[in-house]
Amino acid sequence: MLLPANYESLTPAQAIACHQDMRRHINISHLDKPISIIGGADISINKHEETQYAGIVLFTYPELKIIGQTSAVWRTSFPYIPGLLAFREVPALLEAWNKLEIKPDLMILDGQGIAHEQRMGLATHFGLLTDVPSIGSAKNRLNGKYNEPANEHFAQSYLYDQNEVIGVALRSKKNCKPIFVSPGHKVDMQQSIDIIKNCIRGYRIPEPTRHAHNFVNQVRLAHGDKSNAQLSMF
DNA sequence: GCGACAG
DNA sequence: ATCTTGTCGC
Repeated sequence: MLLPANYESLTPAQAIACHQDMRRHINISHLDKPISIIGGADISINKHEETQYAGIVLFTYPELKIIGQTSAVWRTSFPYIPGLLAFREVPALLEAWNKLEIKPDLMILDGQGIAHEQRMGLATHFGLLTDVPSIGSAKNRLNGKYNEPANEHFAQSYLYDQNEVIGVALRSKKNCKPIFVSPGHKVDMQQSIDIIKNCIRGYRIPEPTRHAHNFVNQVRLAHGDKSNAQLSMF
């Protein structure tokens, strides 16, 4: 596929054209290779700055013991645009990815996989660039229609775009809104659902992305983010 | 024109 | 995404 030298200067129209080219290489099929290491990734930012703190946490699977982590500080001016999140977050995530001594068998990203208008959500985009199996686990829906899953642990309801199943609304925890799971690359729908279920440990968010989120947040604060300082002088 | 809209 | 106090429900 033909990739832009840098994502910074892309116009939204060029980014969408890039997605159209990349989508031809998406491979949604069963992953036969056994999974022993899973990685979770996320980014933390200061609302009013362009600095991004990206991080990846590695876990043994299915035990989910943390065995490593890397982080990276990046800067981007590409804005958040629904549907084009990958162009804003992937560069920073790749920086953290390149620092990993050991690469995981599969990655879980905080966003959509193929549950995207061009089937090019963050997880799919990242999977294509790194050639690693990936799954998208989003806290909110971006594309597709679904019926509200029953209020029971692991109740689920498929996400449809026309007649195509592009993901699933999964009730990862009773009395909590569902999460939206979709395969990213080199893994199939059922496998994605099963893996995410195996990563739930009493919280709404699966452990890999939950820990990655906490990790990058700490990295940001430790790096000197003053935005959270309290005005307690008086 | 209006509503929807991952992080 | 980030910040934040109280509030509601299992």
